[in-house]
Amino acid sequence: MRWTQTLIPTLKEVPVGTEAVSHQLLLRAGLVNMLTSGVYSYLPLGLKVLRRIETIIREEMNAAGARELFLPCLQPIELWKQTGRDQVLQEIMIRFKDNRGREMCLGPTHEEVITALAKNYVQSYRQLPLTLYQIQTKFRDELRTRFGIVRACEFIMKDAYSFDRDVEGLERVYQKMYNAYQNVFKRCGVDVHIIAADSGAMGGDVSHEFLALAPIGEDEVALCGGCGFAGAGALWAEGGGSCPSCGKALTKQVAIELGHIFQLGTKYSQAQGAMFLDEDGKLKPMIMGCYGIGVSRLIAAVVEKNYDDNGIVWPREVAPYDVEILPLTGEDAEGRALAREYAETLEKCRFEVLVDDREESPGRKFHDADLIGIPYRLILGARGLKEGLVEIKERRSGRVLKIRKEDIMLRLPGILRDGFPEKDEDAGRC
RNA sequence: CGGGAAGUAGCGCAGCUGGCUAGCGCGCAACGUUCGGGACGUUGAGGUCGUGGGUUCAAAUCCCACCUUCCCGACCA
Repeated sequence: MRWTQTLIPTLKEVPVGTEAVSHQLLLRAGLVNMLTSGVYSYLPLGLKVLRRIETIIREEMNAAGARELFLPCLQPIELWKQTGRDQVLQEIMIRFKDNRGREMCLGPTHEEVITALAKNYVQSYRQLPLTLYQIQTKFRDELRTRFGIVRACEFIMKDAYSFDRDVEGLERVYQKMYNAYQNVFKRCGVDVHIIAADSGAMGGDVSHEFLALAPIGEDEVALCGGCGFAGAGALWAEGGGSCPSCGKALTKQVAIELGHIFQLGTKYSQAQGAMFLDEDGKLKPMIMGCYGIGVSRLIAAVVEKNYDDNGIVWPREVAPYDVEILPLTGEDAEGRALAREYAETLEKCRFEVLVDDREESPGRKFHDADLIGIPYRLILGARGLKEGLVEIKERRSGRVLKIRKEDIMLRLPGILRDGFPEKDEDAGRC
């Protein structure tokens, strides 16, 4: 992709009214744009990151045995009255009457919808266990939005729902999801702490939160430096600041909630009559679990965990592009032609390539490249080309490798796949 | 929803004790010179001064109401 054919509106200055580093960088690197408080557009670069995170989530969900579907945002209030959550979630629910006079809402979550679906289609224990998920927009009328896309009124969530015939089955799938979540966050370059948590308005008995330590966090977590124990912030007060597991001192830190999984039990299936006929001929309510990841919030968390003074430093798996090519010379010079040639070849090898084909000074191209944080940068400057050399620079470490221009296609694919070589002789072929 | 602050060009701001044609920096367009860490010159485009009402010969400027945004708090699967 050529820079001049997409929209990457980088900003030199820090936008006013922003305090979170991730919020500032997402705006400055041109990934998102605020339409109104708590409502954001994803610009091309932001959408690319979003898609890559979604891909990771889909891979892990599919591997855990979940199947993807897509539920509606637009939901009748009638459905919510069955569980009483039209009252419980009243404050955050965006509701209205449509032109036919039906009372509707924009879904803040999807337990009711999925349970209604299961009720319709699952009659027998032979159809269980079943786990379904979607990646979709949620609407919550937050009284106070904060930190850009971290706490927005419209945001993207991955929500999964499991249906089992017994508690043992629920526990099995719960553990699978637990593991899948660890994989997702690890692949996204975010360290998480997992704590047993309150189920809140979701209901159910067992639940775990996946928290990333970050200064913009809205949750408190008590951490043990000794045994690695992590607990809810309330533990701090209850336990007098010492670890319930090993007794050592706890430290209290703020964290951002990225995922939350729940063993719901039969709360929804009872209320909505989602029953199945078991092997023993008895009609039983399905045993449910639900599993959420704040996908848009995860983008902010990735940035919050991966930046330096000059901008974002994307982990390889979620970066919007694999490599950015910077021709520094004028329109007709060799660098331009080489950039096009390299880009074409790399794209044939299924790499995502961004070419900064703008007519800007080298300084500005370097600054913007740092800001948007593509993991690798191919610099085609007159200085190097004179000697037949191009440079590969790693964003995270700042290391530079000078390579003969005719060897680029021999070396670069391997680097993009496996990272910078420790020694110079490592090579890869596309 | 309580408390505080702010709305003037795409972004950041000045002007505000009423008074000339509403300005500056960045960005944007054209031309020229530049070209390895946010280059420079010349010319130019871009504005319902948040909205509505009021006071006045005259309102970006004073008064009232409303809207929007941000911060603190309460709330938050």
